Amino acid sequence: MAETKSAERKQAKAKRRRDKEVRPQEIVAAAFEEFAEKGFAETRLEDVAARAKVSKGLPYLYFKTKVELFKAVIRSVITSHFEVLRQRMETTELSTEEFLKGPFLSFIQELPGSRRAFIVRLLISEGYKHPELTQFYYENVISRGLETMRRLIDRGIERGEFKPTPLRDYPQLLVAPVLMAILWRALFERHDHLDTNK
Amino acid sequence: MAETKSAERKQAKAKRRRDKEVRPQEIVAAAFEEFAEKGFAETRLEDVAARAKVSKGLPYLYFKTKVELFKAVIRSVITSHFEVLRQRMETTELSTEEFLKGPFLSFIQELPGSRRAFIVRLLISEGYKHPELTQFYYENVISRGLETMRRLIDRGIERGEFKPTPLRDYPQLLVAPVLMAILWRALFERHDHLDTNK
DNA sequence: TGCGGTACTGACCGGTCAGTCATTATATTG
DNA sequence: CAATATAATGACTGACCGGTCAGTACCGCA
Repeated sequence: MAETKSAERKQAKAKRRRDKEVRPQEIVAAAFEEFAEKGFAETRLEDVAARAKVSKGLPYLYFKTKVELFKAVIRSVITSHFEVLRQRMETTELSTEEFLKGPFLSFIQELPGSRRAFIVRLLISEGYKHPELTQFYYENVISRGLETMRRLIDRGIERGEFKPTPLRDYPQLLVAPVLMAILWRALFERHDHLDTNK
Repeated sequence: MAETKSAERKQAKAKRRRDKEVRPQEIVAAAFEEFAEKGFAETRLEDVAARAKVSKGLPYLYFKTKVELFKAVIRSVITSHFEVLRQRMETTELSTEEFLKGPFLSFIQELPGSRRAFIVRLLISEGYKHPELTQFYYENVISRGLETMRRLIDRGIERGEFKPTPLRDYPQLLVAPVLMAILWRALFERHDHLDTNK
């Protein structure tokens, strides 16, 4: 990758109508909105382009196909956010229980209402058609997340905070109700409502 | 609906190339396979027809649109099965705990592996596009199921089998891990595996 | 044996949309 | 201010598929 050495010489934040570094991000952002709103099949690339204030053809300059763009969206939105929580889990000074009832819980409670919840739904609906995508997701989010939770719980046990629990082997259980809440909301919002408390 | 009075006079099970009562079911069955395999958008009615050994136009004789067919599939597959469990829940002689650990658990354990699991996934991916569908599902399966579970738990409490529990108000929690397992399987089957034990 | 009815066929139509590409607009360089 | 490069445009194409409908095959019945 050749670095653009002279680009910085321009005055710092001029409007710049062409900007090869930001365009992809803009497009990904627009695509996220569209996908979240309508799902994969129902999203027309033309709309994505329009939302990004760009011509229909441009996305194809940066992403070979619609699917490729879709993957980019998932990657960009998901990983970054989970990574934050994971970092905090690794480095926290709190006791395990405090952490679970504090940062973890609030992270988890805010999820079902956030726009990231859409991504979960998208992953469920489209995932099985794109194995590399679920694999990527699995490796980068799920398995690392589980591993971290396991460590957190182990630490709690070691310190005698609580006794061994099946949770250690199935940290998924901690997340299951949240997933439930996300889907519940997505499906039945109009009919009923569901809390995420412990 | 005029009954075919003379049709039965034919020898009992001749091959019958025309059969107005069974066709719809055959089509729904074929559609179920296709939808389960490829999802809603990716399923072509032509393939459904082919699978049902029928011409492309016929499904439209019985179902006005693709969506209508889709709904018929969901309805036919889901309700019947859940109804069985519900009945048993209502009439069982077992103690609440026995019931939960017995029939309930085995029903639940067999779900993620069965083909009905696909329907759950389908409902999640397509549901938000068809509100009447989720409403139907909600009224016929979810809310009745919850109600029944609540009664089962209440009965257990009354009989002093166990003390009041948050489960009474959120029976969803009992189902959450199962849902988790279903999705887990659907998404990550290739990478990992997950149990449904308690 | 022919008549009317209806379950069924499959060629076809019209609309949609992913993806292409010839062309234009802008930036960069010398 | 050319000359070159490349970001960006948007009209266009080709495939695909939901839905239609004029016609056919087979039925029971007189």
